[in-house]
Amino acid sequence: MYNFKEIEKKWQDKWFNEKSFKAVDFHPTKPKYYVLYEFYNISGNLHMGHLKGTVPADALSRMKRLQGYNVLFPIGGDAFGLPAENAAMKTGINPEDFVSDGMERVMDQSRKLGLSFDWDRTICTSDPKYYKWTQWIFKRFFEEGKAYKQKGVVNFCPNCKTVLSNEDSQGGECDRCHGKVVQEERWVWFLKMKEYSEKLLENVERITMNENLKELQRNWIGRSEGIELSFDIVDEDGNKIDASSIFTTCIETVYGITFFVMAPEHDMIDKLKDYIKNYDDVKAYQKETTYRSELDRISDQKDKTGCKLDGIYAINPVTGSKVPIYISDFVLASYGTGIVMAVPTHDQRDYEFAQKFNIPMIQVIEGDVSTCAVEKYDYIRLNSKMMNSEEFTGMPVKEAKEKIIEKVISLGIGKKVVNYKMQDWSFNRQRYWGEPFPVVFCDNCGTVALPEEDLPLTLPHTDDYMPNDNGSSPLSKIDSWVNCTCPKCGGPAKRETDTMPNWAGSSWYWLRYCDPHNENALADFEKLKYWGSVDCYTGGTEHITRHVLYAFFWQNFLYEIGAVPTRDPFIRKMGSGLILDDTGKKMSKSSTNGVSPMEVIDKYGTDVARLHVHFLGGYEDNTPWTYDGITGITNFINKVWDLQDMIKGEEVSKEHEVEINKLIKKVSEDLENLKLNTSIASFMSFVNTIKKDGFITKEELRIFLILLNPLAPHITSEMYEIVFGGNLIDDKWPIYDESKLVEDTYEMVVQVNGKVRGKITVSTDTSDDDMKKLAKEIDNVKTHIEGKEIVKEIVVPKKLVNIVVK
RNA sequence: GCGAAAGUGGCGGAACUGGUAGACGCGCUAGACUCAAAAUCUAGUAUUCUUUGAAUGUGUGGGUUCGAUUCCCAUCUUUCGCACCA
Repeated sequence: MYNFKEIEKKWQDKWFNEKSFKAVDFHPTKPKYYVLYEFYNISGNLHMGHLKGTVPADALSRMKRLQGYNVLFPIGGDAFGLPAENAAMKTGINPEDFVSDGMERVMDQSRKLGLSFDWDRTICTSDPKYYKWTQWIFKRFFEEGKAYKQKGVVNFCPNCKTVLSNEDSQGGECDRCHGKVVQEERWVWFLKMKEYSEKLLENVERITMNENLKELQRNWIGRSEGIELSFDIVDEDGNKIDASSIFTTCIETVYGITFFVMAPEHDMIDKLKDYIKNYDDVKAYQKETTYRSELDRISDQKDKTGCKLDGIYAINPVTGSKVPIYISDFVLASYGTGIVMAVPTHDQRDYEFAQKFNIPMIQVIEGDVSTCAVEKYDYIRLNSKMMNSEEFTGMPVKEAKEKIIEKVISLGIGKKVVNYKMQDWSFNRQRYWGEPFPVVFCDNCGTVALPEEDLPLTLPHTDDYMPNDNGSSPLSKIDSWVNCTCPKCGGPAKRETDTMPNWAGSSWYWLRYCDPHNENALADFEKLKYWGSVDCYTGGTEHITRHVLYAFFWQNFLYEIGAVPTRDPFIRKMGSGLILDDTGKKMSKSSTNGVSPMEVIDKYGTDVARLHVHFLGGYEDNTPWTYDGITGITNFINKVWDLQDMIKGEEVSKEHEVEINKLIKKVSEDLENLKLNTSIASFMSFVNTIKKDGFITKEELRIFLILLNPLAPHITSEMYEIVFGGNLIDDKWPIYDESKLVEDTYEMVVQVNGKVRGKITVSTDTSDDDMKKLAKEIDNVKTHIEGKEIVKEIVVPKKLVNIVVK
C-alpha cells in the first residue's frame, strides 16, 4: 500500500529546498516556455477552484520541462483592492498583516498541491517593490496624456463606499458586494482605453482562445460602423443658432426623422439655455434621471420618459424639415455623439417614445408599422422597398443605403465613422488599500507626477482605514501624508488621496515575473525579450473579459513607449471551468458546503486529489464536486504502486509495444491541450492491460512513470527513485514511434445498409478487394444480403466495409 | 430582447477531419475470499423483444448521406454573458 503522507511530504520538501523548478534567464541551450496561472486573490485559503485551475498548468509545465524546455511557471498574489480589504475589515486585522499572512498561507498550500512554481519569482501587488512599477506605469500614462482627471457621473457603490468602473458594475450591481450601484458625480481619473479599441480587437483576433470568450470581448469593445450626420439647430423662426451631429447605423431611414433625442446630461443644453423656454422643466428632468441608478433605468426601460426642449429645433439635413428635440435617458451621453435621430417607424425605442409624446411618424421602408416599428433586422433580411424617400423611393433598402451614404458624403453633411461601446477606464477608488497615485496637486503647477526617484510613493500605515461615509478616501484623514511639496516648484501641494483599483496590479504582472527583483525598470528589456509572450495563460473565466482587455491595453501602451518588446501579452489563453457545489452554484470559501482541497489532500493525498478533480470533467467545463468515484482513483494509484512488483524484462516488450506508444501519443497531446480527464482514462486502460498480462518491463515502467509524472508527481518520483535510482525530473519525455502505433491486425466492421452486421479480425495489410470478399463470408452478413441486389460497396481502409443492397 | 455555449445510460463523462455510440470511472447485480462485514479480486451492466438474433436509441421534428452524437433547417430546454450602444 502506498503511504502518501510520508512520500508526498518528502518530495514537496525536496523540490522546494533544491529549487527544482527554477527558471533560468537566457538558458544557453533550452528553448523557453512560459506558463502562467492567474494571480491568487489574497483574501483567504485556496479553494477547490484552485485545485482545478492550477493542476493543468502545473502538468503542462512539468511535461514541458521533461521535453527539454526552460519553463517559467511563476506565482504571485493580488493583494491590493476590495477583496483583501473587505476580508481584512471583516476579521479586524490590518490589511497589511492580513495580506502577509495570507500570502504565506496560500504559498504553503500551493506546495501541498505539489505545484512546481519557481518560488524565487513570487511577487505580491501590495509590496512596495512591486507597486513602485505599477505607479511608474501610471506616471507614464499621465505623462503621455493618457490619464486624465475629470468630473463625471460615475458608478458608485454605497455599500463599498467607492467609485466603480463600468466593468465592475455590470448590470447595475457591484461586482464585489452585489449591492445596487448608484450614479454620482465625482472627480474621476480615467485611462484612455477607448482610443485603444481597435488595437484591443486586433489582440483578440491574434490570441488563441475559445471563440465564445473572444465573442464576449468583441461585444464588450462593441465596434459599430455607421454614419455621423451633421445637422443645424434653429430657433422658433428657423434662424440657425448652432450645429451638431448624430451617429447612426441606419442612415437608410434618414427621410423618416420626426424628432431628435439628446442625452439629459448633454453639454448642448447649458450652451443653449437662453433659447430653451422651459429650462426649469429641463433642469428638473436632468436631476431626476442623472442620479437614477443603473438598475432603475434598466427596469423601467419599457416606460419611456423625456422632456421636450421648447424653443429649439433640429433641421433634417436631407429634407430640410424642422423637427423637435427632446432629452431622454434612453440616450447615453457616452456613446456616439450623445444625440440620436429618431425614426419611430423603424426603431422600436423611437416608436414607443413617439407614441408617448404624440409625435408624428413617417414610414420610409415598406412593412406593417401599425403596432410596432419595422426594424433593421426585418427590413434588411427581406430587402424591403423604400418609400417616402424622394429619389430613393421604390429602391430596395440595401441598394438605397449605399446610395444615401454616397449622397450625404458628397453633400458634405455625413461621414463614415466607427464607434465603440467600450469607455475609458475609471481608475480611482475611495479606499485605503490600494496603490497611491504618484501625483500631487499644486496651486501653481497643477497636477504634477512625482519624479521616478521618489517612487514608490508608499501607502502610509494606519489603523483608521475604514471607508468614509461621505465617500472620501481614508487617506484624506492623514494630513502629514496629504500635505507635501510640489516636486516642480517646491511650493505646497497635496497628494491624491484616492487609490488605484484592484485591477491595476494585475494588468502587467506577467512582465514582472520575467525579472521580479529589478529595481531600475519594471523588468529588464532583454529578459522580457527572452521570455516573450506567455505561451499558455490559465485561470478562471470569471473576470476574463475585463482582465484580458486591461492586460491588452497596458501591454499595448508599454509597447508604444518602448518598455516592452511585444504588443501581445499572451499567445494562448485557456479558461478553466468552475467547481460547483451540490446546489449547482460556484463552490467558494463563502459557500457553506464548500469542501476545502486541503481536506481532500489530508484524507486521500495530493496525487489522488489532483487526479480526482480532473477526472470529474473537462478543463473548461463546470463540474459539480463529489467524493463519489474517488475510490476509483485510489484504486488506480494503488495499482500503479503495485507495478513495481510486476517488473519482468528490460526493454519494451512486443506485447506492449503498441499500447505504450499509443499512450505516449495520447498523453503528450492531451496535456498540451489540458485535457487531463481523457489522459487519466488512458492511463487506467494501460494499467488494466498490464494487470491482465501480469507483467511490465523496466523500460515500460520508466516511460509510464514519466508520462504520469505531470499529473501525479509524488508517487511517480518515488517509484522512479526506488526502481531506477535517480530523480525523475532529470529524465526525458518519451517520444513515440509512429510505426509502432499500428497493430498487425484490426477488427474490421461489416455493415449492411449502414447497420453493423458483423465483425472480423483481419490483418492490417488486407486489400480493399479482400476486405469486401471477407465481409461477404460472414454468416450474419450473408443472411442480410441473400437474394438482394448489391448496389454499392463502400470500403473505409483499416476500418469497415458497408454493403448497400436493394 | 440580443449574443454565445450546451443537451449522450442510474451518475460523472468519452467518441479524431461524418465511419463499431456509451471509452474510463462511479454505482448496481452476481460470484470468490471472510464466521461476518469492510476492503480487494472476477464476471456482467443503454432499453425492449419472440434473446446464438433483432428492433429502438445521443432533447424534439424534419433534411443531406451508403452511413449522422458529428453537417443543414426548424423547435424546446438549460446555463452563461450583454442589456435602451442609436
